[in-house]
Amino acid sequence: MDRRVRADAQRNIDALLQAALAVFATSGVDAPVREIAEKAGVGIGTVYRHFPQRSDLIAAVFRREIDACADAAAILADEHDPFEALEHWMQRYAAFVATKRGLATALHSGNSAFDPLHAYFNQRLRPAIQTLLESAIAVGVVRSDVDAEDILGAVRGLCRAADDGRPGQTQRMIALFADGLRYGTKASTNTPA
Amino acid sequence: MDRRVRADAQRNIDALLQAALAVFATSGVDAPVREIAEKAGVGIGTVYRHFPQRSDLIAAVFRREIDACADAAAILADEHDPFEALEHWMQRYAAFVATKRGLATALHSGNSAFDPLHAYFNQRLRPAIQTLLESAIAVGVVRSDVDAEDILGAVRGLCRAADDGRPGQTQRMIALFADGLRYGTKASTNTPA
DNA sequence: GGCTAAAGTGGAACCATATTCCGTATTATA
DNA sequence: TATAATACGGAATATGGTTCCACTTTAGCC
Repeated sequence: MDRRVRADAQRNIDALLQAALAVFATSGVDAPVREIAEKAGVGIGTVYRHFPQRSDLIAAVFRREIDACADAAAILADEHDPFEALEHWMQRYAAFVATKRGLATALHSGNSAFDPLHAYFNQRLRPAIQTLLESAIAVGVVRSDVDAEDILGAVRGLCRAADDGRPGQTQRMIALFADGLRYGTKASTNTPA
Repeated sequence: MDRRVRADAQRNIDALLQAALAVFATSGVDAPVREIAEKAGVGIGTVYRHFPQRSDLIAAVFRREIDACADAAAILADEHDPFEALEHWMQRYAAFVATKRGLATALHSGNSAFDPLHAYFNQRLRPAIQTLLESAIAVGVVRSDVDAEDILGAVRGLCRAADDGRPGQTQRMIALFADGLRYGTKASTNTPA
């Protein structure tokens, strides 16, 4: 018998994470554990076997979302040229921030169970954007006086600012900001987006 | 029969607010309602008669503290000269901020039951400091390029910054800041505090 | 394939809290 | 003092987290 989780257990873990993501989006992070268990089609006992505390489940969902966002960087880098990859990732990150509003509140709620997530957040996301940014700078399509931190902060800020009426406003603002990143480069004669 | 609350009811309300203040300070804002009821010497039913929801009790305590802090301004204005009144109130406000750390967290926890408190906070505290500030400026003991917002923000900031080891550090920093307020005025030849 | 131990499962039971309900007690007026 | 409006206490109910354990499934082994 090996150390890896049994196939059925892994199946349930996946179902739980998926269900939790959906339920959190619908009912917020305060949704009852029972509701998530039901949606995943498992018993409550199963939830607690894999996530001893409610906060562990929340953290796992968040961590998975962080991973997905970070992993998107490499994929975008493959599929697009450096500037497009960078901008697309910024939009991707904005989507992440927007969706995770509720989770972020939980993060800052003082529950120390979430402390490790803060570190994880930086550990995964900073390198992701940094690689994209460095590529774009190296090729000369983005100015060299910005760093990863600038971008993460700016996008978060743009997400927070205004989102009431006009749909897609955040997207447009991020696109504008991205254009600002290439202002003054040798490629700046391109048509602005 | 008049519309005013009965004497015994008022007595219980007062006892509850006082007990809640003490319990929140000791056990945090998440303390059980029962604990507060017990400390106040009343039944749980009584708590809920006056504060239909747990958050109503928290809000009432906070509001009362805001009032006390705001009301202190007029009293200080009576008892001291303009500059001293201003500085003393800043210290008073700092004490308020320090004590209410836990409540402030609750405030920002996303529970919309606390939204009105934000407005109340500004509505009461801004005028309080503004009056003191204007008096001090009018008499020429404080420079005229600062406003109420500056002071509220600065004190909050100073409270947050460092509080670990040295006791009274915040007080000293606020005193320093207050001295900065009178730097360059005609009264600036006074001995610095 | 059948056997067995380890791993996993469901959900009832338990605990802690918020909140409701209502019979009883108190208060304020006439 | 009588009595109607108010208020009181606390048992009962509702809700949600967490534990427990008898039962089931899986994976290695023959």
